[in-house]
Amino acid sequence: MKLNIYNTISRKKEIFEPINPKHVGMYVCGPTVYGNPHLGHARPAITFDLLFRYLQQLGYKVRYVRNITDVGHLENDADSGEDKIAKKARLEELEPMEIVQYYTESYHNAMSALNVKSPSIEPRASGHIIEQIEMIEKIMENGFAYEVNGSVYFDVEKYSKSFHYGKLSGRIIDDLLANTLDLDGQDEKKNSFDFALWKKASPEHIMRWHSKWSDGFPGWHMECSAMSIKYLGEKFDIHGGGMDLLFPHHECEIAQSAAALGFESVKYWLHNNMITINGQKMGKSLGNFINLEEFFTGSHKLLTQPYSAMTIRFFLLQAHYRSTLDFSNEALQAAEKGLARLMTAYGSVSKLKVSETSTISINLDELNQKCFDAMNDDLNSPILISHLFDAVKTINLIISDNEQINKSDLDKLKSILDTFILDVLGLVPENNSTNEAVLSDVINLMLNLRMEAKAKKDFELSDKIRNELNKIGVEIKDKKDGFDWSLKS
RNA sequence: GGUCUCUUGGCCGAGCGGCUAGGCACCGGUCUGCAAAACCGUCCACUCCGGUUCGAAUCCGGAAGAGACCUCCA
Repeated sequence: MKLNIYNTISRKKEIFEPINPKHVGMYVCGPTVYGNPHLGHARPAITFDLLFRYLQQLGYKVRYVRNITDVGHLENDADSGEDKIAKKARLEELEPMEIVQYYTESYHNAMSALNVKSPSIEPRASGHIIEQIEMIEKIMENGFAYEVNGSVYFDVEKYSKSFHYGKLSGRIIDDLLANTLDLDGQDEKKNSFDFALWKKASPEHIMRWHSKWSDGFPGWHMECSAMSIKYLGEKFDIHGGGMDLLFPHHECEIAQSAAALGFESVKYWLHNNMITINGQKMGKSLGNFINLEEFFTGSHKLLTQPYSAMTIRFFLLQAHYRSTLDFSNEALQAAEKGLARLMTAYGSVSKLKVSETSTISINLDELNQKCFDAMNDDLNSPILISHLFDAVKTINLIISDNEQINKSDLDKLKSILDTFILDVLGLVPENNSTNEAVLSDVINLMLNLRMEAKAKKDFELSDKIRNELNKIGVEIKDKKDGFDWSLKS
């Protein structure tokens, strides 16, 4: 079975065949860096991290481009629209680039905690203004854009005479016309569904660049078109992002690229579904999002406890990327326990007793194949995980002497788990602050027992505790009213 | 209003016409000085109403409920 992925544009699973054998180009819409990364950001990051890892596992050389949006993204499409980042800057009286720097770092930190691999290239919109302007010029030359008062708009009606506008999202132009009546501030545009390619900046607008039309900034969809083409070529394999970007963002990207190049750039469109909270989308605008940092520390009021980054990752991977996933403490706790069982078993593989013969009831070649089949079926990570739990069962049976395994099977087993748990799912054994806290508690417990022994004048026991701890590497300092300790370095 | 999607057991979540998904929780058992872990086993499903079929959670039609997009959002 070959890799099949669900292509949003055809609305069905298709066999994945890269344009250039062995090489894959993949572009994913990254964050707009004007706020702390939340659980919603983790979903596409982990979904496409999974795809990135799996493509590499299959032997492809992948160039993965994920942008940082640090300009554009108007508050609305009207003249009063202002740059989202500029707005936040004014509120906090910071330079826009200060905001960008801060939240980019915050995003990177969260991603690295989640063990999301860095993309091959992480271009910024602000660093590609020239490319965007050039592309707008091309679109104008081809007659699919018009200028009004220093702003440039995409002419959707004209475009739709030569191309199919709405093919990705299933939207029909006439319907759009009928349903965008109540938006105001559309006076510059020929049609309400036209969208900005270049926007003239108002005098107070901080982020602005020169162009032949005006001092202004690029429209919100331009960056992805310009940067994907720059780094992946005019035709590339995969474009991903959240489902909420399907319209208008991705639809407009298709139109821009086709208007500039004469053909479409993207072969496979992939979209991850949303995370819901009490059945509703978790989103910035709804104010019901939980920051990743809040998950790690448990500081949000909806959280009954902290959840580690790996728990979050596992939680997301236990659901298929195209399904909505509902957040709840119960579900997170279940994920935490399940992950612990998986990783405990994985950690004990290297300590398994090797026997002459294998009596294991599981067929390892079959298991390996099933794991690949699961991933090949549109990245079905929940199924993959269910197969890995079959391996967990086998490991535990060997530990409890109910089954035996020989050297070659053990190697096979280990290799399967390394491949799928570490490389593909990207789960890493956690040895974090929790462990340190436990260690500290354990040592204090030992020393308190020693205090009790001393009080009972059981010096034999108290000395034994001290000497043994010493041997392990714990230095003990007795004090008048208790004790102190440190780890020998 | 338009376009689209979803509705599975106590909870999460697979499933794409016939075969135990899986995880978590619960209950019973084995093991254990006790407990935990582990293992074995039990229980609990497919929103409703029609239809197609030898056979439907799975296909078709209808109803109800929920959600997404149509405006910045992953």
